[in-house]
Amino acid sequence: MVSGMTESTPTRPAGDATARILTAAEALFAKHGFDAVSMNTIAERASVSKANIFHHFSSKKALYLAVLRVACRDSTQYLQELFVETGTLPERLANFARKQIASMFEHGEVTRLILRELLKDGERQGRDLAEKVFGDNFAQLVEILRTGQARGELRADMDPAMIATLLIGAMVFFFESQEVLRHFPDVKFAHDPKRYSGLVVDILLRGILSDSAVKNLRRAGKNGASSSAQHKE
Amino acid sequence: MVSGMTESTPTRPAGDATARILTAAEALFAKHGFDAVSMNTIAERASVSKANIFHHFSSKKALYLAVLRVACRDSTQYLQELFVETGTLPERLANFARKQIASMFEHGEVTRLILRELLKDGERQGRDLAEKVFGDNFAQLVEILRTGQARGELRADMDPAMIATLLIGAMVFFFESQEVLRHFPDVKFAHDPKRYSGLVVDILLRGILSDSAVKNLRRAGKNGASSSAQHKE
DNA sequence: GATACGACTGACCGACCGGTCAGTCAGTGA
DNA sequence: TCACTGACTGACCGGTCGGTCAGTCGTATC
Repeated sequence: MVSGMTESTPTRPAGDATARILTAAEALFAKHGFDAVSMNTIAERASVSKANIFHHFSSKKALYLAVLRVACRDSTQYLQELFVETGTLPERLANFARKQIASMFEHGEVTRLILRELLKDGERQGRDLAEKVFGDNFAQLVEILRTGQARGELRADMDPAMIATLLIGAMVFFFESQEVLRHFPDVKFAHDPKRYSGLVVDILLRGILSDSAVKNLRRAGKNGASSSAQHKE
Repeated sequence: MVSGMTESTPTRPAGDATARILTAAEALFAKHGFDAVSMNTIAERASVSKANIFHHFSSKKALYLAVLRVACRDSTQYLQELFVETGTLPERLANFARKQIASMFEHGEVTRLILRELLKDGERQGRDLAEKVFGDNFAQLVEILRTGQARGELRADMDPAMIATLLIGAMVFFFESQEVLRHFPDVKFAHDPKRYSGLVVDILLRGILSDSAVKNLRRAGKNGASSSAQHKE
């Protein structure tokens, strides 16, 4: 069966069975997770016999790792595409956030796959791959913030890694829980990732307090460090 | 099935088999997910025959739902415990964040179980339970913010739901990715949820920009609305 | 003592799991 | 022409899955 025969290659289907297997497996693993997907299901979706999968991949886990490796490679590429920016810190942050969240949604399956791997315990090999991608992303954002700090745009007492965590976390959380947020009547931005990313950056930049409240806050905590959290344990 | 009778039963180990099953299942489901846990494993861990589990719960899915129901009940209770607060908006936010993240780590299994259910697609019944808990939490925080806004502490143009999403997202993300963050050399707060929550609230309140950068920002975007994201697409 | 009942178990079921294997078949090079 | 190769398949493997069932045991009721 198969014999897709797209073009150019004479007799061999060229529509590489391996590629079809990887595509099918990526979609299924991303949606349901490793354990909930059977080799039979993958074979069916890829229009390939189950035995053929084992001809190309030595085991189910090996297939999963291959899928993950492709996803991480793609993801790294997307990441590189969204860099090369200049401008003020606010501009760069807004750009980063907007492009980042757009990329996450655009490549939803890849994102879900990597996040799934990142946020579970155990399994050295897979975690390391996902961690690499995530780490690159994180480092890029930290670099933007460090530059802004050197230029005096970012408050000197701010930890760039802290802000990066907050910003990336806000976007990852939005991606993960968009469906849930949609059900909350108070939430009006659930359908619009771009608007969400803009609002997040806006809050980060300006803070949420009114001018008068800021004055009170400064009067209360004269020491320049953290102003919150001075409560008895 | 399931006789209530938690105590006073004389000879029967009182250590209710049902309770043991639920405890074992909760731990396993939280750690590995529904599909990766077999009834045999649960039975072994609970020191009970597999058939006995089916005597108390009609199916694996029913057991899972029961576990989830208990987790949600507990979680709602924890939530109630951490309310009853007065004070300024900064104080209330810092308190909420600190207690919330502490509660998440303290009841890690329950948290993981609910998040796992919340962030996956499909499965009406389970999602609804988790969504209820999450929604209550969300609503509580929105209420705090609304009160602050009415008092003039919170900037008038800020959307409380937006801030609530950002704050809860920051905490959920930290909980989920603590292990990963620990591996990043730039991150110094990964081991200290309390400090992290304090820093997050601090950023929310004050913003991240230096005073001079704030002035530039205000000059650039005279309209009171969002100051970021005015770039060509 | 007879009876009834709920908690509990070991043996068992069909279905399906990941994985193997012998063999088919088209293309290739000598 | 023919040996060889690699992609590919259907049939099959042992094992585990969720789930069932006949039956044992301890206790409560009459």
